[in-house]
Amino acid sequence: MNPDHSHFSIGINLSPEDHDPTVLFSGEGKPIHGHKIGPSVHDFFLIHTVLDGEGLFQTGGLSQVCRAGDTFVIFPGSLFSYQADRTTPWHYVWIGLQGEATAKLFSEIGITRDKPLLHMEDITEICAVYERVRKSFQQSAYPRLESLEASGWMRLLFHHFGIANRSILPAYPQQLPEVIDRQIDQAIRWITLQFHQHISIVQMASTLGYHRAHLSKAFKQKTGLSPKQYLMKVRMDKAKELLGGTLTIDQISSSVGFNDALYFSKQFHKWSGKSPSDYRNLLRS
DNA sequence: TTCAATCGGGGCAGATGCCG
DNA sequence: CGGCATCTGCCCCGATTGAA
Repeated sequence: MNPDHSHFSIGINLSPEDHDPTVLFSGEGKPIHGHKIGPSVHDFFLIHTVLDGEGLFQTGGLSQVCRAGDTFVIFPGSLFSYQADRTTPWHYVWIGLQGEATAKLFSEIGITRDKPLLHMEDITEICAVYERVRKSFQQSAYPRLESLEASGWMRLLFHHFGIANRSILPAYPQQLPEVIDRQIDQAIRWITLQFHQHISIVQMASTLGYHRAHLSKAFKQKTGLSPKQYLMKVRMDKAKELLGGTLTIDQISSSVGFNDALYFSKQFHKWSGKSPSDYRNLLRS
């Protein structure tokens, strides 16, 4: 129990990440009348969402009374203070975050150092999410799993913030990509991920709902290469990478989708002007 | 000398690219 | 979209090289 609060509950992450946005801790509390924190500075991100009552949040040149539905964010290194109202002190939930990528996550939902506030009318759902984050740290015997669970709920929280802020988020591009463009992107992605397996252009075209000739033409327009050439390029690039390691030519051939090491060798020679073993020797010399 | 790894040539069936 | 020319992928067989 925290003596400054009439109600207080917290969960703490024992296994935080350095880069990915990670929940450090999460809590819920109702401070006593006039309770004040700051002016001070944190080295992590801290989000508060007010459930009821009111209080004053100050950072930089900003001074804002926050009530139910308001969320304010404290950025690392920013001087801040916040104080519960003397007659109707706020009841709030909070989450501390760290990770190099966290600022980007905030900017994606329209929250920046200059604009660290947002408001949502209905906080029922978000309260439940806050609670799930908190409980993530109170159930498991495995700190890493707790952290993963909390991260998942934290991202859902950001989704809710983004929805609340959608009126100020950048609009979608005026011109949405043509359906075929998106299908080609999917095909490229598919090839990039599945290059080590047998990929049939007919099957891929059929899956995407196009005639193979149509897909090939569109593919070439977008990439400058036919699907088969593109697949070969991906395979050869990967093979070059693997030749820097210790796998045999046969193993590399199989790893990049060739059942026949000889055929792989022929293709590699065609693409690079060298046999796989010559290329490997060159890498090692 | 043996054996494994790699490479080269040739042939064939099926897949692919291109054009009308 | 269909047809045809070309290419790909795979299978032979045999040669070369280097390590054990």
